[in-house]
Amino acid sequence: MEENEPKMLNYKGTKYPCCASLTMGLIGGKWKTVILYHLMHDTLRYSELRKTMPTVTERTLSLQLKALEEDGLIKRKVYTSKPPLKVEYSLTDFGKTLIPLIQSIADWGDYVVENYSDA
Amino acid sequence: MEENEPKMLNYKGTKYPCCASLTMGLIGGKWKTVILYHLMHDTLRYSELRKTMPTVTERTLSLQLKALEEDGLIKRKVYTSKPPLKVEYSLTDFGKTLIPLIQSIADWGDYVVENYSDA
DNA sequence: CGGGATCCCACTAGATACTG
DNA sequence: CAGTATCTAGTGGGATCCCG
Repeated sequence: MEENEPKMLNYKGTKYPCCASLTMGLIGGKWKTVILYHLMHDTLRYSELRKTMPTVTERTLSLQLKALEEDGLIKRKVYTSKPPLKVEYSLTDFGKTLIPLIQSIADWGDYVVENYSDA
Repeated sequence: MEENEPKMLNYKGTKYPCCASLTMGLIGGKWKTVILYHLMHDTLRYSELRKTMPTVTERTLSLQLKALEEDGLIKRKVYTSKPPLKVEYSLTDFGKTLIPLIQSIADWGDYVVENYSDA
């Protein structure tokens, strides 16, 4: 039998050409890792997340949170039904499997800053 | 004293709000990690890289290779000056510091495929 | 307070054709 | 062989306004 197809990987309906790109598909983008990085330490409210990421816009934060939720990495808990809403975000069990990776990503970033930064 | 500025990190003239995003700025995007993943095992020629990534276009591969080179992660060696060109890409010493991270990214992707894939 | 709706721009990446 | 040129589509992300 022949296999010309590059045998794509599949997750949540999206196909990836290799295991590395699957990971990047889930945590890639400008903000997802930053969100995960902060949620890795604590459960946080929307407004708390915003404070840790002062340069993100509300819309973008919402979209990224939604994407992470759809990929099953974080969960969203609503505590009130009346206008002073309280929503908390935290990692799911699946999301927690990412912790060592996120930590490595952060560590390498630190390493670069210490050793190669042109700041 | 007060420190209102979110104290940005700096690398190669680009600023990042946190160490995790710095890393993602260097290895993020749809193809960079895939390239690094393949170069982590071997030095490869342009055409060999293409074979390992059948779905990327030539233009995109060129751009990503150039970006990785500019960030100092890979190096480009030209072996001929006449038309049958031979160019090899490999990791720099700096790029090699990423190997454990790339491996972790690939490993997590594999883990997801094995345990959560809907393929 | 926690977003959703809308509009817009810049950048990423694809398709195809061509060149040193 | 290893790219570049051009043209285009898709998407990430910003700004602003609005709503429960």
